[in-house]
Amino acid sequence: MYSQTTISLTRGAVPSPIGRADPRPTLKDGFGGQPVESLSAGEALFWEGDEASQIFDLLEGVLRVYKILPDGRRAIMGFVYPGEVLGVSFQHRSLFTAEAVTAVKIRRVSRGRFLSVVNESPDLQSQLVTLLCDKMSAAHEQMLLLGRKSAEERVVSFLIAVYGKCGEGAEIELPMSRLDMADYLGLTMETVSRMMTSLARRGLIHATGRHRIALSKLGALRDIAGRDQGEADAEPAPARRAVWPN
Amino acid sequence: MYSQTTISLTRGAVPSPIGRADPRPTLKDGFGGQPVESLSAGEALFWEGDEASQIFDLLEGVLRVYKILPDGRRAIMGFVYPGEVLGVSFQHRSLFTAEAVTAVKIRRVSRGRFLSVVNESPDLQSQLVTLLCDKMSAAHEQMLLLGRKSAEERVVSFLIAVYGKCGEGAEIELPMSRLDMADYLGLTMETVSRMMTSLARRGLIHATGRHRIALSKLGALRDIAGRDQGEADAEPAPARRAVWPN
DNA sequence: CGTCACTTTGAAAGCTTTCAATAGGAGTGG
DNA sequence: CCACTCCTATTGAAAGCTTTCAAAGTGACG
Repeated sequence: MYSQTTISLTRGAVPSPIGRADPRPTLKDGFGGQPVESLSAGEALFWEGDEASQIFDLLEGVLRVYKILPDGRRAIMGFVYPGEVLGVSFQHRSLFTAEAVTAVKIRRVSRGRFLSVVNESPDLQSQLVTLLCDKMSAAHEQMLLLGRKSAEERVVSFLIAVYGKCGEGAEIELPMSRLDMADYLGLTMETVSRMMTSLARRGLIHATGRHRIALSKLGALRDIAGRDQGEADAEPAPARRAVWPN
Repeated sequence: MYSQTTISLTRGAVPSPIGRADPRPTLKDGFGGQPVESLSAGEALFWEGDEASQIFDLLEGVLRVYKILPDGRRAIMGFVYPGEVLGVSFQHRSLFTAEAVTAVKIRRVSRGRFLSVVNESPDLQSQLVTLLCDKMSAAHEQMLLLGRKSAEERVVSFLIAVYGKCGEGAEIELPMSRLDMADYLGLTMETVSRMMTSLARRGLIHATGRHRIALSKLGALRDIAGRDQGEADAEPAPARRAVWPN
């Protein structure tokens, strides 16, 4: 069962014990022994509306998950990076389509097996809740971006978010196309391109490859993004009076 | 512990047994005996970044939950209606501010107590996961709306969503202001107003009060909204060819 | 019945999109 | 190894939808 104390103890990535082989169970344990499958760029892993009977562990590559409107407009809900688990938040139908952006390696297990493994350990149950909460937080952050940020702010926010996920030095890799970025940010690919050009012209970023850019002025970029951006929560929340109304 | 079979068994609202007093536990059980508190319109229940140590049960009224950018732009993440539970998806900090749109009555319990009650029953654990998944689904739907729908589509989608939650006959109540709607839909209050006027002029809706409107032509409205809109999933997912690109 | 806040309406401005053309890279084949 | 082709990205110009700024209208409340 849940340990009622664990919920608030962990946040974000699972902290790893120091120094030796990790004795702590992780959500990946359920995938042990499952065969590794490969998808090449563009292939779909599952479609929106499919019966959601499986859960996936992404080992390599990047996935995009999206929804489509009847007339073809596409909204990418997110990109999935190695180490992430996909499909946990489905009930019985997939909420979106998942497609390989790059060549991808995955493992899959049935929902039943995954959950039975999770049930073995209060620690894993807590991690599962943490995972769901983190995804919820990311979704809310994206709603803020889509609802209230300008094109430039959206692009910069995206760059910084990618940097937070897998930045190396000051550089990030953007394996997805401009169209993918656009569909994720609620823009057109032309607008994304223009914003990137503009940022480069101002020296805030610098293209070091077609899909590789350096964030030359991280501070300025963070200012533009205008918000936490999934990075370490710098300062503790400002003190606020507890005004219990009424 | 989790029952590995329950996850996929329930979806959406908890189905109630027929005919007699409900013997099935619900997530509200944890609130039993807690005093009812009142907030008047405009008062805040908690702020973004507050320590998230409590969970709330909304008995009456409507809440808005929102985030604010440093320069004051506001994005409403959602409205909370009676019967809903708030705060479940927080880890240790609140992800948003919650404020009363109307006069509101709530009960609160500590996260610890809530979780210990949930832990008593596999059924409740399953309901908790269901709750989180449903919220995730709603968040994704909103991301689609914000990223890819036009102003008119957004407004109509909202009206239909409200209708789905608490429509009576063909009428719905919109207790929130136009500005609230705008901040929820990623628009300005003027645009929301214009869209409502336009819909009324075309006979699709009809104002029966300042904050009460009738959806005169639901079918046409659904067409405009262009998507499921949280209502009953009409048809099963369409068959899809597996076209492997590349 | 007056005041205040919210809503509606109008007109102009602005940001993003649309449409179109050019440029750039990657992969292929000679 | 270079030429060719195709696809993606960039750039330009005009159009469009939504926003902004402003003013008038409407309803709630004291």
